[in-house]
Amino acid sequence: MNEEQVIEAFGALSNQTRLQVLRKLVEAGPAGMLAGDVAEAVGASPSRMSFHLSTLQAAGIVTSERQSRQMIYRVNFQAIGEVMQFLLQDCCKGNAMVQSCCGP
Amino acid sequence: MNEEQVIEAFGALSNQTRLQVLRKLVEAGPAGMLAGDVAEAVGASPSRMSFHLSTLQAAGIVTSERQSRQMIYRVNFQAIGEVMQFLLQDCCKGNAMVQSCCGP
DNA sequence: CTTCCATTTCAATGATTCTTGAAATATATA
DNA sequence: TATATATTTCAAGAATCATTGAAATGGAAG
Repeated sequence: MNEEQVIEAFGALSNQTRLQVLRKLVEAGPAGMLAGDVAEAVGASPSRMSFHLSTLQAAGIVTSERQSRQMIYRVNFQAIGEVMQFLLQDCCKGNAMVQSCCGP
Repeated sequence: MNEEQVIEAFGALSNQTRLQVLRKLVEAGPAGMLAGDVAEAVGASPSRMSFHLSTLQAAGIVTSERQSRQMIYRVNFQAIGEVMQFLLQDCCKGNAMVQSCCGP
């Protein structure tokens, strides 16, 4: 993951609606969620949800798969891990205070 | 650290100039850097640098201290750790794939 | 007290992002 | 083929963010 991708990911994460979406998809687990269900869960219109899901997908934070006429969205935990790794290692040079976010 | 603060922090991190600044301040360590030196190191005008440093400071990612007529800026590693912790724990429910960013 | 230096603030402008609702697309079913 | 459903795309407008250069501020030194 390069700087440009990480910047896009941070941009994707810096929005309340998209953070809500992320949490819903994390709850949903590997099964993922239909776009319409995410929209309903978050209280957003279809087109607004499509916009935010596209933003998350462009940033690599979620993936999508068509299932007949609906779309399944899933979290991409690996991408999120890579963003965190970039911030910790590349930006912060492995700083211990930052690293302590992952444990005691 | 609450969601609003985390969103502001992600917004602050989603910019190339500010990521460059962050890296310079990480290199500088606890001594920090003068605003003018950061500006020169990154190739930005004083007012542009002031804008970006203010953005980083508002997000808690850096701190500032006046030293006579100059300003010293320093990274706030703790805040960065807290942002990562929020993403890992609150958003991703401690997912192992995400957590693996911090180690093998 | 005046001048200089470092930084911030301000106003104007351009660029990007977000929201909204209508139209288009893709797929399923009658 | 016609119709219904789920989602995306599009265009317009509002809101936010970034850049620029000029002016203002805070502090040091002559």
